[in-house]
Amino acid sequence: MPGSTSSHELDLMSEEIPDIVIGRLPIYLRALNQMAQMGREVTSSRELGEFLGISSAQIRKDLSHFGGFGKQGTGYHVETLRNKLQQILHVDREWPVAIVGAGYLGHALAHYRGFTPRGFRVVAVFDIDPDKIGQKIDGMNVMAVERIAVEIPSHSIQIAMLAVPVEVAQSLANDLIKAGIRGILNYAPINLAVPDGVHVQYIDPVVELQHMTFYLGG
Amino acid sequence: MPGSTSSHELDLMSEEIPDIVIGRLPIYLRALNQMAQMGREVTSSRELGEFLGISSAQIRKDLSHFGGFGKQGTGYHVETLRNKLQQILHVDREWPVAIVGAGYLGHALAHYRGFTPRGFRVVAVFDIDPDKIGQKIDGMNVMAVERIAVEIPSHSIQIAMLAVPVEVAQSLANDLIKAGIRGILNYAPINLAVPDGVHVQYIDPVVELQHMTFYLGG
DNA sequence: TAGATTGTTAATCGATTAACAATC
DNA sequence: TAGATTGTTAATCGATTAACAATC
Repeated sequence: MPGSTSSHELDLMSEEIPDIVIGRLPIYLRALNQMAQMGREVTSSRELGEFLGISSAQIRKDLSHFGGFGKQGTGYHVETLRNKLQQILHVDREWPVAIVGAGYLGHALAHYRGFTPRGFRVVAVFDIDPDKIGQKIDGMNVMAVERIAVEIPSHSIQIAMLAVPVEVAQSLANDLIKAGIRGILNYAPINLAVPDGVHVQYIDPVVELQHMTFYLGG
Repeated sequence: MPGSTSSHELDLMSEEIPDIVIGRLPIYLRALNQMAQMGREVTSSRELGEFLGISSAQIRKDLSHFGGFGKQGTGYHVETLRNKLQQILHVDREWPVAIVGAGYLGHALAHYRGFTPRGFRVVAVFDIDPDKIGQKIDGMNVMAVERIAVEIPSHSIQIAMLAVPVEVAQSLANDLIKAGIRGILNYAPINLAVPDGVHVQYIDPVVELQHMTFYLGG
């Protein structure tokens, strides 16, 4: 069918990059942050690989999806590669994020100083508990979850961290999505059902612990 | 070389199971917990797969590494499979764990009610700050990190959660390992160097957020 | 019985690694 | 220049999927 090739050409253009590669980029970026911290100006795929326990070939291959950032014989300029990765991951800016749940975990997230240096800023905290609403956390007022619908769009928040009991997680995720949230970092030990176009990442310490106990064994 | 086959036979016996498979088992277990909660008595690889966004073939293949737990035409008995997975992951018991770092995150972990139902119990909390030592968190006394060397072995603790600033993470990891810790759940945004036989899992919310922002885009 | 679903084998797909020409 | 390291291609390895006989 002549003419139908255009969509194929488009496919070639937009070069599907494997999600597993994307998942490693923040790890590379974190390692480069460490190296910059340590005062290293230049590194190589070999050095980075030893540092992370990854093969140097894999690092070069991963980066090659986005262009050539190194120099033969020398390696990579730490600061340059760091900037490139920040651009690729879209953290060359500051993303406003919301926290839902003002329990111990919500407090920990609200006070965490590690977000701003890496592209994120907590700008809103919501809770369901009337006793908590109006409380101040790290300078922010805890708001009622009913205000999600108005606050999320008005602050152009696209990302939320969900730190609530498992029983209410799905329902609040629904509210967030309705309000325009496109990315959810879910701390509740439950699989969320979300529509296409909404990205969910899961953090469940017990999953990680159980992964380890398999090897720690009997 | 006759006689050297025995080691090969041993290889066949101990059937190396891919780590990526092990990593999915806790997810299956979590889903089964949900189903049990919902009162479902029986499920199938198809149902479980739709629930998790995984192919049914993959679930059957993963489980087949450990035996046959289902029944043709019927599927899996939720409670039976749940028990089997708990045995495989060695969470058919309660693992004592230590928390290092009594900041906001340490507090959140100490108060988290999700550990005990899934195989873990926090039994010790350590901190470096003299002001925090002696404080009570969820009924436990915060101890000085100097006591790691004596408390870890005396309570037979094999797993620690590291919730300290990035600057001291490696040094405290070393102390933990010296004291006998074999598994570390590291919340500091740094790659830990550890000897063979010590298992590390990483939780870094920023890594997950940056994974999402790649797709949320420009 | 007819329908459903397992456990497993073989086919496919994709990711990792090895190797090396290019070149700093 | 000699040595080192990139970016990329081809080879290898491993993981996922498709398919189906067995059987509940």
